[in-house]
Amino acid sequence: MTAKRDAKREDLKGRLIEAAQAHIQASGLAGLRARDITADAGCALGALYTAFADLDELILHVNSITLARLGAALEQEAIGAAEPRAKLKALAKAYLGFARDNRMAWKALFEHRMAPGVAVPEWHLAEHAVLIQHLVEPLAQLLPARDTPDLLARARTLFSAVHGIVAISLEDRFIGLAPTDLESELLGFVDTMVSGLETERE
Amino acid sequence: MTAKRDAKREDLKGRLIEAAQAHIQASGLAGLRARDITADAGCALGALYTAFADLDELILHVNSITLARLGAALEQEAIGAAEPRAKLKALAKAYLGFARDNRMAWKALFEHRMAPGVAVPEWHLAEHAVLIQHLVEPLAQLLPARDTPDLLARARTLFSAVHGIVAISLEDRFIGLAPTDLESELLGFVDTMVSGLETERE
DNA sequence: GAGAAAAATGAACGGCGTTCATAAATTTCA
DNA sequence: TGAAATTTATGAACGCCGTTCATTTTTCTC
Repeated sequence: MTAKRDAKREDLKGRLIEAAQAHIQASGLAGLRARDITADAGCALGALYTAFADLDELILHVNSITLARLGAALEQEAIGAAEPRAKLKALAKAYLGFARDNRMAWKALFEHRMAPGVAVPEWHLAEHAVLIQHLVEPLAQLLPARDTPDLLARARTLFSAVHGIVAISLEDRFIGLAPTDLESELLGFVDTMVSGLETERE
Repeated sequence: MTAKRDAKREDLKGRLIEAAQAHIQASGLAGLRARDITADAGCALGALYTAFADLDELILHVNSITLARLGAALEQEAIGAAEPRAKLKALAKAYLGFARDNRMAWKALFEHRMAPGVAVPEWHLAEHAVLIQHLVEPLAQLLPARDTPDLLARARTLFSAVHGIVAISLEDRFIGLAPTDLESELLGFVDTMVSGLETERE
C-alpha cells in the first residue's frame, strides 16, 4: 500500500503548480523563482525537484492549465453564433478578452522557452490545438471547396494573425500611433479578413 | 585633447556590439553571456560596464542595428511595385525573408525584455517605426477615404498580423498541421486581406 | 616629465537553478 | 507490532550568472 506516498506527492505537485501560477499572475514568467515558489507551497527548496524534473517542467504544467482555461473560454463562443463571420469575430473577441484578463499567464504561453537543445514535449504541443480547432468549422463554411489540410493551414494562419495583433498591441512596442481601441481594431480586422475570404469563394 | 580616449571608447563599444551580435546570431539572446562577449571583444569583464550601463543597453544597440538592416531590406521593396497589392505582398515576402535569413537577430527584436520596472528608451521604440512606415502608403491607396491616424492604426494591425504569422510558423508551436509552405501561405493571407480591404472602399 | 584624472582590470559579491549528503518518514515483513 | 529497508524531504553547498569596486594602468594636463 503506497497510497499515502502517492497522495502526498500529488498534493505537493498541486501546491507547487498553484504557487507557480500565482507568482506568474503576479509578476510574470521572468520573476519566477524556485525559492519563492517552494516557500509559498510550504516545502523545502529541494522538494521541487522531487516533484518535477526542473522549473521548465513545472511551467509547462502551469501553461497546460492556462491552455485548458483558454480552451474553455473559446468553447463558449464556438457553440454560440452559427454564421461564420459572427463566430470568428466572437472567437477573436474572446481571445482578446482572455489575454487581457489573464495577461501574465497568457504571455507565459508564448514567452516560455525550453533549455537549449530540449524540445517541448509532444503532449504539451498537442494542447495548443485548442487555439485553432474552433476556427476550422467557420472557415470550412466560408471556403467549401478546400480540403482539410488546407483548412487547417488557413486556421493556423488566421490564429497567428489574430494572436500577433493582440500580442503587439498589449505590449505596446510602437509609439506615435493613435490610441485606437484594440477591440474594434481587432474585430475590424476579422471583418476585413472574412470579406476577403468571401471573394475567394467564387 | 581627449581624442585618444574618445576613440578608444568608441572602438570598445563597437567591438562589444559586434561580439554581442555574433553571439546572438550563433546562439540567440538566451545564450548571451557578458563573459563570452568581453572575451571575444578582447577586453576585461568590467570594461563592458564602462561602455554600457548593463547588458540590456548593449542588446538595445544590437537591436538598433538589426532594425536598420531590416529597414533597408523593406525600403528596397517599397520603392519597387506601384500597385498596393503587389507592394504589400513584396513587403511581406521581404519581412519573411529577413526573418529567415537573420532568425536569431530578428527573434531578439521581440524576445528581449528590459528589467522589471524600466521602460524601453524612447529613441529605441521610435526605431520600430520602420516596420510599419512603408505600409501606410499602399493602405492609403486602398482606402482613400481614411484619415492618417486611422491608416496608421491599420498599418500597425496589418504588420502585427504578418508578424504573428511569421513568428508562430518559424517557432513551430503547433503540431499535426500540413507541412504547408510558409511563403505561399503568407502571400495568400496578404492577398485575402487586400481583397477584403477593396470591398471596404465602396 | 611629474602630478592629476580617467579608464581598465579581474577578484569578489549576491542571487540564481540545481544537486547531494543527511535526516525524516514511510513501507515491508517477521 | 517493531525493527530493518526503502523512499522522500531537507537545506547547505555548488557552479554559473550579471554586476561592482578597490586597485592598477593608461591618458591627459601644464
